[in-house]
Amino acid sequence: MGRSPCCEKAHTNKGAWTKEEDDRLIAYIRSHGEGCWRSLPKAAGLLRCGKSCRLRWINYLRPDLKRGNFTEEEDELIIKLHSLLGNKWSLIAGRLPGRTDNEIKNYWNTHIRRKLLNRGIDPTTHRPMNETNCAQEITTISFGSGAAAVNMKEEQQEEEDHKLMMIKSSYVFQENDEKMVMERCPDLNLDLKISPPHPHQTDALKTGGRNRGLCFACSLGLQNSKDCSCNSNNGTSSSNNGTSGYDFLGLKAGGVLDYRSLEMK
DNA sequence: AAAGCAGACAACCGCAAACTC
DNA sequence: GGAGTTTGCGGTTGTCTGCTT
Repeated sequence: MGRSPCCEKAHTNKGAWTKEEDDRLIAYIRSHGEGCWRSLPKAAGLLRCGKSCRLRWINYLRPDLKRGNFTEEEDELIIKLHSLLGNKWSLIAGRLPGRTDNEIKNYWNTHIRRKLLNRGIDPTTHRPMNETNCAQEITTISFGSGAAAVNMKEEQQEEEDHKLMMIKSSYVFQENDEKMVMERCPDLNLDLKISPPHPHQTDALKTGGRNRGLCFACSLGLQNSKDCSCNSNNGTSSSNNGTSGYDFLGLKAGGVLDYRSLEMK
């Protein structure tokens, strides 16, 4: 059985939002709060699908949004966070109060990409363009013909280990690795501190959303990793009392890792 | 003045995670 | 445990605006 459509497409508006639609959405959320996007359009008298309402609210109507141009500091922070997190726009947005993932994604594609290219830096790898080319050549050469003979299980294990190794080398939790990343991002403070769940986590808990106080490994897509200590109850318990522990890449701590604790020095 | 083009950004779409029953 | 539902994310597209020719 296929997935049910998110909305009744025949009876929904598409395209740009009108002032009246905006007003209706704002008024509804002011009196009822966020949540249950599926039923919101009908309840608010909007001919839009829930997804569209959510996007409009999050990206444009939310009162805490910071409109206007990005500052030079924000530019540099986005570049640094992108070099660490890749295209995890929602995580990057979480570090820039008042900015949305969509806004940052657009800004990246229209401004920062070009800026990095002008500097001779590959916006994907954050390495000098010529260095990137070398790396690609090496990669091409390194795959030999003997791979077929390798046991599949070993291959999978190696792949997992390699993935983990790459994450470790990028995300800095051991002394040597830290030195390396600090060379890449000298003014980014990667000290991890424990703090109560940030508003996104709290909202997610209320609405049963995806980002329940996950450990860092889970947020990086390593749910099956042996370094992941996050289980289905973790988010709930940690958000309720802030005392559950996590253990990622040798770093043990109580509470939930808060991406907002990555701060500029 | 108008056509063509490029940049900027709002909005849409498909997918997958997380949840409910 | 599995099917169906809801929500959020990231990639992509559509449209508006300003500039150039």
